Amino acid sequence: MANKIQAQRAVDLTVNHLRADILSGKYPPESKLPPERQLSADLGINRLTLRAALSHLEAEGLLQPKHGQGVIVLDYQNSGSLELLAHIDDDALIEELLVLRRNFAAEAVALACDHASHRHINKLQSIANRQLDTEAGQSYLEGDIAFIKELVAASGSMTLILLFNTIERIMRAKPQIPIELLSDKTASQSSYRALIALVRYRNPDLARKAILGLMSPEDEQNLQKALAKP
Amino acid sequence: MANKIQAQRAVDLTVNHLRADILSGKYPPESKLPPERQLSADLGINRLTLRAALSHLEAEGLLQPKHGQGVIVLDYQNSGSLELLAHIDDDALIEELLVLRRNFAAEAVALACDHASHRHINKLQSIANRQLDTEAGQSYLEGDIAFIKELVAASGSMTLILLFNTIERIMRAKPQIPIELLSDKTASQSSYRALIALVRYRNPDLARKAILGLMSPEDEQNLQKALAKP
DNA sequence: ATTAATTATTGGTTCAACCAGTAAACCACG
DNA sequence: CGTGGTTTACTGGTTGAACCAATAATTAAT
Repeated sequence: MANKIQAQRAVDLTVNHLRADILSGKYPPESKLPPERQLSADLGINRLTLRAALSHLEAEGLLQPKHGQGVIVLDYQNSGSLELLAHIDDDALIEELLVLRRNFAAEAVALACDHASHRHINKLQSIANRQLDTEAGQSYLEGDIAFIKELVAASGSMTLILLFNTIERIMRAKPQIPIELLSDKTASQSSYRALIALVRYRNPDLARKAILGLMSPEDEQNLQKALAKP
Repeated sequence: MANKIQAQRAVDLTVNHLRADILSGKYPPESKLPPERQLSADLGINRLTLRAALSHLEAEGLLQPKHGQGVIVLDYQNSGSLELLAHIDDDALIEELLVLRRNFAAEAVALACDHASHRHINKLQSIANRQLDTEAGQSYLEGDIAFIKELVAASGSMTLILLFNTIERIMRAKPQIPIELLSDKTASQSSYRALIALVRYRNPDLARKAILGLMSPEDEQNLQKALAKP
């Protein structure tokens, strides 16, 4: 699964360079980038290579070229996409991401309660079992991701599928997070069991509350009942 | 606010053309795009223009060029970003989007309970009041968006800020949705009041449950208390 | 049969030139 | 003097041909 590290293209280097400059405020919102001819000269690349990079950053919602006027720098807080988080370094983001991930899981499980087939559930069980024999480390992390991907597939929601793709990329871009998750293998194991049990119990609202920590005492009892089942 | 409709560039036309072909399955996952030289000839554009479009689609997570081999078409269900929803036409998506929006709002309000300043709350109130005097239509929709943006700002979460940018773009790409939301101005007005009251009450869990519809009878009582306040 | 060199094909980059909008500078006219 | 149209000098958008670089299939040598 480990991809060969391919030497970065000039385009990629340029994209990262310009994105960093924009996020750092070197090119503030509403301002214009230097003209393409000058900027490409400054960066020591060809204008066409620069333009490929600009096209990439435009897709990220950071730039808006205007024919005849210049390339306008957009305010990423107004138009940046969620994918941008992969390139923003801020320790506060880590907790936010874990919250997002939890909300995401709650909705995925709730939908899976209504939509998951037996085949989906068996697949989830199979992945969880395989994880039992996998040592903590990179391959365990990959298994963890596979589990969530299967859970999302069981939800049948294209929205959640794509949202998790984005979350996955952000997580992979932040090495700190996976390590934390890996550190407690027994916790994730019991989490697998709980998630599968909640899907089997097929009670969406209970599942949501369980994951979001919004359960009342009576909810707790119901959950225990659900977990007791084989 | 209405932007002048600028004639689409060849790059944009190419991006939309290729994206549609990929999503329709004309270029299935794991397959390769035709060589750039051939594809650009087929599309009647220059190879460099095609490459700018490929750079854009690469940023969307749809393509992965491999030097010396070709441009591989990725499975958008495995690597497409949430932004892709703006380009997928499926009626089932509309309900999914509204669910995502609701979950999103729940988390935003919960965080705002802890983080919103009086200035934030006043701004929310001001926008809601202004909406009272605005007729249903495009400008009312813009006000609605402004309200949510302010709510997100009050949450203080960069993650939610960027996520809403993406949601906003998807919503704007689907004309069906805004019309539905517009159709009931009185409903959105009471929604504004409720959201502001929940933030003022500063009880994150209650706010979450209220918006997600997970309230118990006693929660209902608490909510009534919150709404009763001026 | 195996291995090393060759070749064809692919994406990556560069150069130079021109097209096409935009806005400011300019100038002619009233 | 001021008004309005024209020119001019920018800006991004597109093109063609050429070459570099990585890959995989082919071929030749052992």
